[in-house]
Amino acid sequence: MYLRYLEDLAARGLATASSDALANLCGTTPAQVRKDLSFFGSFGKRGLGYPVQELIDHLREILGLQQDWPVVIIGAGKIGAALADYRGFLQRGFRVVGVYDNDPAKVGRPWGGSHIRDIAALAPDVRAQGVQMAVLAVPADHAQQVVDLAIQAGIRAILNFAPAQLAVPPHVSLKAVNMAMEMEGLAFALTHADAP
Amino acid sequence: MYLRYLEDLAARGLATASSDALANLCGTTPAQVRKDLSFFGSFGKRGLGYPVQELIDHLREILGLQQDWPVVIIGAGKIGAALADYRGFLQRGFRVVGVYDNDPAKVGRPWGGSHIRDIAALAPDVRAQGVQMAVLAVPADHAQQVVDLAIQAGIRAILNFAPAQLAVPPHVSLKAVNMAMEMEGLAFALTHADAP
DNA sequence: CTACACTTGTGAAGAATTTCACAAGCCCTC
DNA sequence: GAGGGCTTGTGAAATTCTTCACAAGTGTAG
Repeated sequence: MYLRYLEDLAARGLATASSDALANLCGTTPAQVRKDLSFFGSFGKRGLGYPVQELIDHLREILGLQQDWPVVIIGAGKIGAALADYRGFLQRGFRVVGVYDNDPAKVGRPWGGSHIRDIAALAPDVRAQGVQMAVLAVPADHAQQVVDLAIQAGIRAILNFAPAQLAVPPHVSLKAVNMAMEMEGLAFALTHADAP
Repeated sequence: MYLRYLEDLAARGLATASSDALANLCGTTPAQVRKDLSFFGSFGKRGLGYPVQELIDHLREILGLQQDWPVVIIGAGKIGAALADYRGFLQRGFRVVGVYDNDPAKVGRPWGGSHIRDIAALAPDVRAQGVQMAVLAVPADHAQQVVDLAIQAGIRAILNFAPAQLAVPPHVSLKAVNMAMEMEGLAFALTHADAP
């Protein structure tokens, strides 16, 4: 989050940012900002604030964003297809190198400079290209089975859009985006907003 | 999360679930489960566990899910269009009643039983149908302006897919889904996994 | 009806996180 | 180069969250 705002500030030409300024942008407190950043090192200059570009570089290095990450998308349904063309990924250094599906009707359909590939090709492709990250956009009832396959193939980080809780071994990182659950959180907020 | 798993258990025909069982499913601890649930009331039976169906009903009421929520989707790009057809929403009681865009090339295009509508129609539609929830899937640089418009129209809860931090007044709930940021979290995990 | 095996609900203890508050440091001005 | 206005980095305090541990129920079996 800090990185995002710092890039905004850099784009606007600011050379330094105080913890106060960052806190206002991020909706936290100055003390929180300072504690968070100090966890990774001492990046600020007293009296001045944090040097924007320098801090950006540090954060990008900490996050491991100084390289491009190849990513595969598994599932070429509506969501998978939308993600495959999502510019936000490439902008942030994530290069979608392949889209996979098991539906013969979808396999072979053109995508990017190539075409949608059969899920059977996932393992060899992943190994050949050293891909470590996958985005999962398959129906919930196949999700676990597909994850197992992906991990077998060498995937070590997964962003899961399927509305299913997945089990992965400890060396694999997993993040889930559950849109319906987010909506339910909003419904809760709405039903309780009137009586605070 | 508890609701999700309880529904699974109900579908499998289980009548009761212990905090231990729920904890295993959710990846937390029995004590956590009990504390969480006890915040809203005393739902369990000592010696037995929690009555599954009864707890489901309670949670649905707490979350405000006993009604269907009408939802509008703003932005008919790739992501917006995918969300408009996303079955997961309807399954969970969120009925997409309209899709809006400001691009004349998209406005009028068929969608569902109707068609994509002009953003100018948002305010009257929202008021007429009493819609309180919106999903935002527009480019980041228009997001704030569109949110302001939506709030003006009467929207009080927003699920934001645009990679932008939005400012909303206190009576409006906002949740953001930032896919690139999730990927960056995974990149961090990957770069630090090897040296624990 | 009693003994027993379970499981909840919850104060209290423990751990983690956030906030406070201030010494130390930096820059600018005079 | 001394003084003053800012701002960081960080121990300590305050707060919040999680875990522990056990009394109090509940159902079952004999």
